[in-house]
Amino acid sequence: MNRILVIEDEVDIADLLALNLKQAGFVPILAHDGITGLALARSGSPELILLDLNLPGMDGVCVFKALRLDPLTLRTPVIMLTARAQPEDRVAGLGLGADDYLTKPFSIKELLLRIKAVLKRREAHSPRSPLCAGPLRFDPTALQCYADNAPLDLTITEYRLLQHLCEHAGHVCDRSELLRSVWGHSDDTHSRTLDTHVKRLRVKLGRHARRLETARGTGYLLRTTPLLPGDKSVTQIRLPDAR
Amino acid sequence: MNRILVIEDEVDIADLLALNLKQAGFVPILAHDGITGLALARSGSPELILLDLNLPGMDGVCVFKALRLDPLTLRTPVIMLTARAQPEDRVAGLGLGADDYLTKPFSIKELLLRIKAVLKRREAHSPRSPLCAGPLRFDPTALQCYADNAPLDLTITEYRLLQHLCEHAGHVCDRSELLRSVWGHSDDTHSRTLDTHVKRLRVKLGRHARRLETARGTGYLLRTTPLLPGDKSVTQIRLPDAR
DNA sequence: CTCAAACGTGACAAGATTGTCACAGTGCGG
DNA sequence: CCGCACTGTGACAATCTTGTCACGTTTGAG
Repeated sequence: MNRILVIEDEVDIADLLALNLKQAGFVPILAHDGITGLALARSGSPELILLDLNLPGMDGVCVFKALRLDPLTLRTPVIMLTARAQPEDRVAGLGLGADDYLTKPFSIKELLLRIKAVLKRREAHSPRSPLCAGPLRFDPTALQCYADNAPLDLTITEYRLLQHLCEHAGHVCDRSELLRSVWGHSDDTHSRTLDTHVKRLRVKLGRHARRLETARGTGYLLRTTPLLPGDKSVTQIRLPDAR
Repeated sequence: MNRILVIEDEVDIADLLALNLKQAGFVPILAHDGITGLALARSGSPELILLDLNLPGMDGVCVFKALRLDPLTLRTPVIMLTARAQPEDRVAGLGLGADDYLTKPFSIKELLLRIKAVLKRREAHSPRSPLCAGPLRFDPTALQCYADNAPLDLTITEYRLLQHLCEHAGHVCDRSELLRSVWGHSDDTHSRTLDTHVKRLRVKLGRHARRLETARGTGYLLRTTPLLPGDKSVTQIRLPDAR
């Protein structure tokens, strides 16, 4: 269902691309000049943009810069296409912040491969693809945390505490670190404030409460690994197995 | 000041890379096997990792998967290096989510170019590089908004409202859209709730209050362009004086 | 100019949030 | 087993947050 915007003035090439994109399961949107391309980038919300640099009228580089100025298209990945094979073009393209760069003639196979790689990267790193740790998922735009895709009703302090723990999932966060990160101060280490909020988090985490483990004498730790009933191998960190 | 972790078992190549990285202004960290590499990736917080795929003991692909499993290294960009030039390797590497891929022998110049491109991309798209709109900047990790780098003391509702406006900076957001995005419902269009929160936002925005413009009959709009005293170009309304 | 619709504003009360405290429970070294 | 240091818990009050309302102001069409 991924929409891909193709900004390419040569109709033959554009049609060829559209055909292949369609076959690969994408939904192509075609624009034959820069202005149309910009408009469609905004209104069509494509997941990715293929941008020819040799455009009539508005130059491809200008189109690219315009895309990066508009908050709506700022984060849409762009793959540049060009007939010019000079290394300095390549430098210019990548230097501007394009996500990839292909010189014509290119194989459709390679293009599709690179499209998939860019989309995969984007999915893994995009701010819209939220922080994940085990069954927990954060949506920073909605300021919402999900456990097993069910929204958790967290207060803002709980959200920040859990977010910090998730960002360091599998690693012990000591009390002063949490106090500094969530409350903005590192004194007051003997207050029971942190403990109380951990308790509240555990209540809201329900069946995942056991993942929020106590590192006695140090701080707290969020486990992302499966919970094994008899597992006592806590506090110290094992390198994650690559399965 | 960027640290770059080089995981490469051939000492000669590693040293050569280290030298060139140092000359280019990076701080190289060397690891000659996968396990050491994983440990240094975690403890050294490198900005980028160069990963040889032909490692003794733990295979490069395993190292990569382990890097992607650990929340601390999950978002660190990885450039893969390999002697194998087979396209299927390229597919495998990019398919796994590597940020780039080079086959030996490669030119140091090209490597440095690609490193810079990846870092630039990362900086532009990283969740840690916050949403920006004019003088406003969001830090989703700290849930903090800054105006001219001075932190704004926003409540969570104000934060979400301003975030939505920033994400669509320069475009009018109509009332129902804002109500849906921030409050989760689209009825109640005639309530004064939204207006009240806009008012509170304007107070806290201080001298930038005029950027939060009213689109009469529609909704609100955040301007990112410089405010020109005599500018009458938009759906503009008179705004409270910035004192 | 007149008027109705739309927006701005100050005040307020209900409700949510949060830090603190006292005390109970737990793990650990000796 | 004992005692100590550390953590868990429930209750509570101070504070913050937020939606609503009444009323004043502005806008733009006729």
